Amino acid sequence: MTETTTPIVDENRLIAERRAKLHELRTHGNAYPNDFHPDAFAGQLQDDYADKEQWSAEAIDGIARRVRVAGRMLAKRIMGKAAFTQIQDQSGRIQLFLQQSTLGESYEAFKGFDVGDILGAEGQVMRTKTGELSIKVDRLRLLTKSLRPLPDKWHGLENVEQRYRQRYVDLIVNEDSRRVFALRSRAVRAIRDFMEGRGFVEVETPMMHPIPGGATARPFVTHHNALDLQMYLRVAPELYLKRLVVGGLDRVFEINRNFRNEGVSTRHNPEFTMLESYQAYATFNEVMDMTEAMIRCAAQAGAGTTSLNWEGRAIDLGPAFARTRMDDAVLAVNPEIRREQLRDREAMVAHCARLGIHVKKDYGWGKILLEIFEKTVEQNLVQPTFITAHPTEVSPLARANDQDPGITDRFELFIGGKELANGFSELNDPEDQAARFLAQVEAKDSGDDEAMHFDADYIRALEYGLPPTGGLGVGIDRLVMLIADVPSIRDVLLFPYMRPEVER
RNA sequence: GGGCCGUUAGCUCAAUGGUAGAGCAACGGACUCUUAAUCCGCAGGUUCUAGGUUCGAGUCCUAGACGGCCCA
Repeated sequence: MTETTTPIVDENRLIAERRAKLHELRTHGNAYPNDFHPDAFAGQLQDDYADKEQWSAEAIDGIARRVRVAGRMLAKRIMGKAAFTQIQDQSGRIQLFLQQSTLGESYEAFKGFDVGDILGAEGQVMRTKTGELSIKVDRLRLLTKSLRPLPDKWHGLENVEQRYRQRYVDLIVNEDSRRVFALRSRAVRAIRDFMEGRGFVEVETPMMHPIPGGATARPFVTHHNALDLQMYLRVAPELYLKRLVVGGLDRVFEINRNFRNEGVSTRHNPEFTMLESYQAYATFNEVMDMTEAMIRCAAQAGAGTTSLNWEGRAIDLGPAFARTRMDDAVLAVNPEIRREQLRDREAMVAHCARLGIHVKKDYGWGKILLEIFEKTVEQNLVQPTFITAHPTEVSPLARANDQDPGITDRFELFIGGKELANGFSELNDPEDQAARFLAQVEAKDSGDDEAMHFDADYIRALEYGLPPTGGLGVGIDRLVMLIADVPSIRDVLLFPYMRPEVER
């Protein structure tokens, strides 16, 4: 299959001028050299000489340190026979001081460089009269010509559509965007270290599933040509990870993408990143303890603190997280509902009518309780709160509570009104699991396209024996949103889903 | 899927239905310690698209595209 894409034809005068310079460069040898090798980074240099007392201009001159740096030119200030420019590499920015007297021909060439060009410079570290750390350059080269002008140096790129579509431009000019993705990287790294420190092994399980499972969600459908097979992008890795626990990987985790064929919003992207972990011989209570510690650890690594500010509200991850049963949480904010009505479907349907909740005829009391919870409680859970004791009806993979089989040994963690994590004591009774799969298949047959399929191999695995296991899922994107204090999931995804760009 | 809002120069934004402008960037010039450099000069437009109303539309109407926010 051949796919042709046409170049984006918005050639304007600014681009034409730069293209002409490129063509001129081509006449003087290779316009795209790759033989310049920097030996220093801007951020490291700034750190090395951050102490202005110790590293006065004279002190820096005294050590006569020579460096080679490379980066994108972001500012250009020419004052006749001398000039300042600022370059940015991955670590930060540093100013270059250029003089015609030392650079000669290269200085004339520099006058033709454009903001956005990528330069390589060699020279001696210095401090200017105004105290700015700089490099007094004696060799300067253009490494890559930039044909397209960068956005306004002061306002940057504010057009959100362009920031998401052209993340490369966003990253060049918007400091805050770089901050968020650096924070994300640190937080994810910390979670990996946290898990490995507790004896968990990281694995990668299939992204393409012959039978979608592990969550109630609509899958994306794809097709394997050679095998002529319908396949599904995974909605969750859960069933594969539990097969691994059957196989003896007692502590296992995966951080990877899931795909759900649902709407797009500030909280939902069709593909998103989940951490899932499974720990044999643990119950949901121990998993809750671990989750709490992990969230703190990620915040500390990402934001440097567990006292967060989100959407203007203070959120403190320091104190022990609240733990509340779902029924208690619902009763607390719905005084009209009496405790003895909670499992009385007829009474609860009446409450739903008052609350404006549409009840479908196959909803049992459990599903109705969940609906009321989502409508009346969820958005109020700003401080970290574990909600426990979810009805069995809405928890097809969780172990039923020993004393009360109507509910499960399960929890969900809410912070800032959003669900961040979900965990439970896993259902490891193969006969119970088979029965629940059958119930899901019935729901699917009666039109619920989020319901699960029957996964016979998974049942077979359980028949070999899944040890009692505690499982966990954490929405990494939402966690990063919280830690980075950004309002939209698109701000924590390098390339969020966007409709195809239209040609004009 | 529904509601509201937005789309104007490379970027950030103006413009009672009556000649589409500014700042930055660019271009030409001056300037050897600037840092949103400064000063002088000059240029830059499919006003998202397609229709419609009007003597006249960036502006009003209809449909559509893309985006944002809220809701489902």
